[in-house]
Amino acid sequence: MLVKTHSWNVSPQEAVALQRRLAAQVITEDRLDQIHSVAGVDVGFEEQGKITRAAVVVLRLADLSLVEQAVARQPTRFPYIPGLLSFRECPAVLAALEKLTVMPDLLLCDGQGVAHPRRFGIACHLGVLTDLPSIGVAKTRLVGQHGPVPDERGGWIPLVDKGETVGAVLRTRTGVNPIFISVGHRISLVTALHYVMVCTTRYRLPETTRAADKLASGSGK
DNA sequence: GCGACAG
DNA sequence: ATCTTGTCGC
Repeated sequence: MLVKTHSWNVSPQEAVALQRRLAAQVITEDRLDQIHSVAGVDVGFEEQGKITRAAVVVLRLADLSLVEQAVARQPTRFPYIPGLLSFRECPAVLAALEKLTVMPDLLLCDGQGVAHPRRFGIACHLGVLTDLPSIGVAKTRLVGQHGPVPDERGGWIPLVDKGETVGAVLRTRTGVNPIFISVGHRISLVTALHYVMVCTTRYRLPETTRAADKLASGSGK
């Protein structure tokens, strides 16, 4: 699939300025068609972090069966800085997405969407550059506060930062730590929660994320 | 100045 | 994220 891009050869200061500019393009309401396929994206590292390995898996929403998958490896060229994760991981992820022969209808990204200091986490960045609806699925919090999360599967509570609801803390499995969901692009929070639940069957994380994680860290191709 | 801090 | 063995619990 074709994706837009911009220079990644930027300093942390320039990256912040770029986020502020691109954040204006994020759409936080539903602008999506019928969803038939969902892509999971994740990144792993090799050789002590020297190499970034991005993986993308496309699953059929109806039964979560595999449609296509792709991997891209590149030298790592940006450090991990909280708030600037996308500048470290996006280049490899975009390379993996370009290898796909089918365009997924929705993107589930490993990390935050608008639950970010400048409301532009990696899910927003990937959503804007691909122009695909996207959702941020994170295992831990970056910003925001929240009250107690309901114990039952499917229960959730708003994640609030500076007086603004930026996401939700969702219990995907009873008795298991919740995950942090936020809008990436072209989707509302409630719709995002719906699709995350549809993709989550018997584990804490969505099958899309789990499949992408295996591809990103495993030794396969 | 101190503490927090996606992956 | 990654480096790493066994261990606790359902």
